[in-house]
Amino acid sequence: MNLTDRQKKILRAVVDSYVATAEPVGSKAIAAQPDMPYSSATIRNELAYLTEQGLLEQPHTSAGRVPSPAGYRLYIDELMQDYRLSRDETQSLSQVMNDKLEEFDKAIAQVGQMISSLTNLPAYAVATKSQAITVQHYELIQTAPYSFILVLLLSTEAVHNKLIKLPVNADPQDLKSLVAMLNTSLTDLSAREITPQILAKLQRNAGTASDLVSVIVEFTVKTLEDEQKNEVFVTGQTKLLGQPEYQDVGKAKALIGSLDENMISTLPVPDKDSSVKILVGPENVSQALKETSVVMARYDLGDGMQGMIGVVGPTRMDYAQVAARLSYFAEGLGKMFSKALPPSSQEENETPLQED
Amino acid sequence: MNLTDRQKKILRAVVDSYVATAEPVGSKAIAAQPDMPYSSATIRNELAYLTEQGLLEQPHTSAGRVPSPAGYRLYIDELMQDYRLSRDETQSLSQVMNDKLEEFDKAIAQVGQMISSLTNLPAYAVATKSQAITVQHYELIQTAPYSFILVLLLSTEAVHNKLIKLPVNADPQDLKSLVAMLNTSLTDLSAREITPQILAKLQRNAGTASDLVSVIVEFTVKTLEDEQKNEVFVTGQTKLLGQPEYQDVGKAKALIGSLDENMISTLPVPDKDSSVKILVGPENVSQALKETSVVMARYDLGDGMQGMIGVVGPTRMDYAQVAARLSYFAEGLGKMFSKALPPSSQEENETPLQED
DNA sequence: GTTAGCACTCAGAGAGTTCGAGTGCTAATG
DNA sequence: CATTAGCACTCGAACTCTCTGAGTGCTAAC
Repeated sequence: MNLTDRQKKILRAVVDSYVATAEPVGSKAIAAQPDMPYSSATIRNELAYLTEQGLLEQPHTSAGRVPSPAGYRLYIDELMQDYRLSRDETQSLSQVMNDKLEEFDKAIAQVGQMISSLTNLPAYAVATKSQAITVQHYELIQTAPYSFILVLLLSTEAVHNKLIKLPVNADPQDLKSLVAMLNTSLTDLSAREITPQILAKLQRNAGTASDLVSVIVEFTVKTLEDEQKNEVFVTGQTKLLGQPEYQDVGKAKALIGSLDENMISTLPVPDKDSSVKILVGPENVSQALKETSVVMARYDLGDGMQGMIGVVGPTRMDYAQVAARLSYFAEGLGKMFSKALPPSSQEENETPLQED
Repeated sequence: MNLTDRQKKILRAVVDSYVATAEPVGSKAIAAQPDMPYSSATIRNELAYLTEQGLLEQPHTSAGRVPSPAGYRLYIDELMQDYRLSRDETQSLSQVMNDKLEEFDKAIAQVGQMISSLTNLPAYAVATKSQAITVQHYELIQTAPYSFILVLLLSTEAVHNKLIKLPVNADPQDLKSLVAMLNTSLTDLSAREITPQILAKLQRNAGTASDLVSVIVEFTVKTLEDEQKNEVFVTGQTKLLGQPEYQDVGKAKALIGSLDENMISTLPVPDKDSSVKILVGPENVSQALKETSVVMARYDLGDGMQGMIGVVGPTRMDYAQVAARLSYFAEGLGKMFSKALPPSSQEENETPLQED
């Protein structure tokens, strides 16, 4: 399908106007735009052609035109103008990032919220841990009789702990050797590698501290399993209510209801090279999203950690703006967390958008 | 205002029917109910009287009756039948409670979600810490050169930690004495009691570990401040979309939008003695809730920890059911967390509802 | 190739109509 | 005297009908 420049220009005008107003666009309205030196009649002819090509649709005979999914697709692939992030946007991103540096999961959740409030659309964020997570270091502290604190340093550099209250009167020497045992036998093992045999062996050698062993091992396994899970955050579902296409409560409810973690985890992962992936309406596999577009970006943190952030909204969406923001956030995340930079001061926070 | 038994019975019938159907209730519909030995004409007379008394309202002349806020109030105070929790409900509560025993904040949030999904209404949960929170015990672990784990045991029995990576080459002896100092000088102090003077003194005496001091103190203050904050969780806002009174997107959006943490924290705290407090429509102070009812319950954990859980919904609400569930959850929370029972196996989980 | 002009289409808004659930009142009833 | 049957009346909801105007496609002129 080869379009003339004029046709492209008109298609772009239709998409831009429809995205802005949510009203079908008529030939007169296009002709009235600045930098549009054609009469409404000419434009009508071109509109007819674009409709014939399946790029535009007519809700009914005497209405204006609306972009079809194919139209959006062409717009996204060829016509979309780059959107430049404003200073405010770049600033508030850097701020969120710095505030919560230490806790990765919270940062991810916050970025989701941020994107949602910037775009006024529901957003999601996924953190994937492809690498096996293990314990790197154990520590056991006795704070009072019968009161212990167990501390785990994980391979992700997260630290977990548990307060253990048990009527155990362990010999300090036994505690010391227990910790040593833990650090030799239980480190660098993933949750599934911790077998009953290992547990039994530990217990046998723990002397007066043996009652602690099962609690410790159980907590270790639980922690590793929890951390290994891919976490999914979805926020801002109610933002949909602000969109004209969801003025019908039934529709809104149906989509919001299905926008949960299960739904999100069925979404495809964008390729490594392309920064942003857009799925328009029927391009979505999930039935619930057939009239909905998803814009998603991938971030890579190295070391087996990666994830996606994305936005869900009506097909009529400012793709350029949303894509720019997502891509900025994804890059920011990558930079911030790329495997344990010590919390250094950030230097660059320039807009990383390439120009056309 | 003194009502005859018959009038009370009819009022109750109106409320029950309206709560169930959301449709104005006519005299015929009431007469058709079982255990209602009056003709529609008689009922019409009584309805007229109840309307005159301000307990019922008519949307328009030829419609049935709808309870007024005063009607709901009387119903709640005098006519409401006790609602018995089902086995399923009590079971699923016990389950949530057990799953997340250790982490109080998460449990609170989960209980909120649970209530929301049981009642199909938005729910909120607040955790209040009236007592000053302090650190009870410090521990500092060196896991590698330049890598330390700081562990804090708080007065609430929560344990917090932080991974510190600093190019400090501290003498083991200095580390040891630093920890000792922390445990004597920084324990039992609330966030605001930690003064610059204390920080300075610590730093002076820390020897080769002095670079660590400021990081540790900063983290301590931040942690204490964070923990001291009253946490508010709101969930299930979109449940409103299922209610017929919020089929209008504008209304739904307005209420959902104002249902945030700020709004929740303006709600009154139920008295200590009464287990459940109900505010009907205009009884609410907040303008946004004037056409909305709030059912709330208080839980007490002893030791300066208490809080509220509550449900927000249309004035047409099954008050009996919602109140029963809330009260059950509140009691359960109290029992579970009442100041550090060691994670014992729960014994009783009977419905704690008194009969009339 | 472009544009002015014109007949045609059709969703949406508004006016008018019908329908029926529900009411209040009156008179009959046990 | 409380209760009930009967009846005229009310009025919102739903439905139909008409009108309006934005927008179209086509044709003929430029």
